[in-house]
Amino acid sequence: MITLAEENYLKAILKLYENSEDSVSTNAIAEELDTKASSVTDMIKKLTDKQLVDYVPYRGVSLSKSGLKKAVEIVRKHRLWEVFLVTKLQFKWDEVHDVAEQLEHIKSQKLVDALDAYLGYPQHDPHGEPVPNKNGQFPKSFSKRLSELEKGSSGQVVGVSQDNQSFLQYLNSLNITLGTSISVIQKIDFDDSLEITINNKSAHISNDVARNLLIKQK
Amino acid sequence: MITLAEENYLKAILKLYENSEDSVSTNAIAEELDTKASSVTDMIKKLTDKQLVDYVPYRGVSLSKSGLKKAVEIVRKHRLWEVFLVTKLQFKWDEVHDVAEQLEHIKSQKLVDALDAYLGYPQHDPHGEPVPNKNGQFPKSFSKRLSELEKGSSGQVVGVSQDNQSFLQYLNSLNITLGTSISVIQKIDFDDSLEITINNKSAHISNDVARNLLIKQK
DNA sequence: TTATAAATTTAGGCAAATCTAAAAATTAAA
DNA sequence: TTTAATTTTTAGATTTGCCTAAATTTATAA
Repeated sequence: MITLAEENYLKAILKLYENSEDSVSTNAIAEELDTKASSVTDMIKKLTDKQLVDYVPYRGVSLSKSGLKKAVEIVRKHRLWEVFLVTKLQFKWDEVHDVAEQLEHIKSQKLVDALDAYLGYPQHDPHGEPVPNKNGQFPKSFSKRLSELEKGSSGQVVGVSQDNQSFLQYLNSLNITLGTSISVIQKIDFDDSLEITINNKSAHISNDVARNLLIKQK
Repeated sequence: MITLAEENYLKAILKLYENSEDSVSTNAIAEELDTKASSVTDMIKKLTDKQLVDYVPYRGVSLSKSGLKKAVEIVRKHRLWEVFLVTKLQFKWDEVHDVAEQLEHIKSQKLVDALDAYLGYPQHDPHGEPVPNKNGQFPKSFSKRLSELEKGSSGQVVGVSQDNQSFLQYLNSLNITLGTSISVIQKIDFDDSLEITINNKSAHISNDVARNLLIKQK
């Protein structure tokens, strides 16, 4: 049986994976989970014993085949529950994260399948993030990070790659939501921040924000 | 913060309460939770420190005001989730218990309220058990236990007071479900078992079963 | 290339929740 | 009412997941 803490570690490793390819460092996991590096080392050993991760001391950790499967299942559950909360229970997109964080650990294959069907097999969660299907496959995406767009190009927001409340509330304050049109006016070399227009109103955003906005170009 | 284990203890004490009035014994809790008496003593001390129960060593334990409130909230969540599973996700009444057992521990007042509204403020769960409202009040019930009915009297099944799978599956095999008509033909003094008719077909059931069937008389 | 800084692991401990075995208190029975 | 049986509690361990502090390894920079 896989424990709650173990599930959270697998999810964290998967998340860090997406940014930085190959293997993930102890410190990165510690920061992601807001814990200490020594605790991470402890847990990595347990996950290694269970063959959920591959681990070389001092060299970082990566998900094994079964660990990846587990992690994707958790992401699937998290995102399906987010869809449920927004489409059925009228939650706002910045209110779902903490609850979904709990619901994702409910263990019942029947429940996940029934929920998926009930929601109409959604491909994206309320933040535009892809929902992996029953076989763990993610729907294909044609979006780019806003930070990767060239000066002068434009597109629509189709997702964010972070769903914590403070980030989403900042987006709300900028009037950015799914579907919002954004154009890149200027890229500032110094700090990689961007001068953009949001529905034709100009604004300035950091690279940190731009990196977490997914854009589909026209 | 109240832990998962603590919540399960409060729920168990509430359940034992319903049968046997006043205070609940260490052994009864141990049996209900399938654990050892010494573990129960340990936990009771923790619950006492948190003022969730009143405890006199060797004399048993009872829920404090705040403990009762907590316990009723958990029952409320358990039963609302059961309604959700059956009415929205097409679960059968004997398939919901284990999943609801997990879902009842999700912490979000907003979620409970929204779920309650979404389900149309149900008064009973799929087993006919009462759903306490937001203020912790149970809807009034006019049912009796089948074991309390006199010889010759009859009525309809409006609920069961246990929702474990093996009990419900046994009822399925007897063709007993909510709404089924039952008449008491004979009461056997020796073991308090009952000779009954179920939709006019005769059957013999133990007192243990009869005690957990809630009947509304015509 | 060697010293220093940074990252990682080890060692030793702690709190929660459980257990077994033994002691103490209560209840039942002779 | 004294003994025996039962119930409950205490004592001492164990496992999980985390911590701090110290040691070790790897990376960086003079």
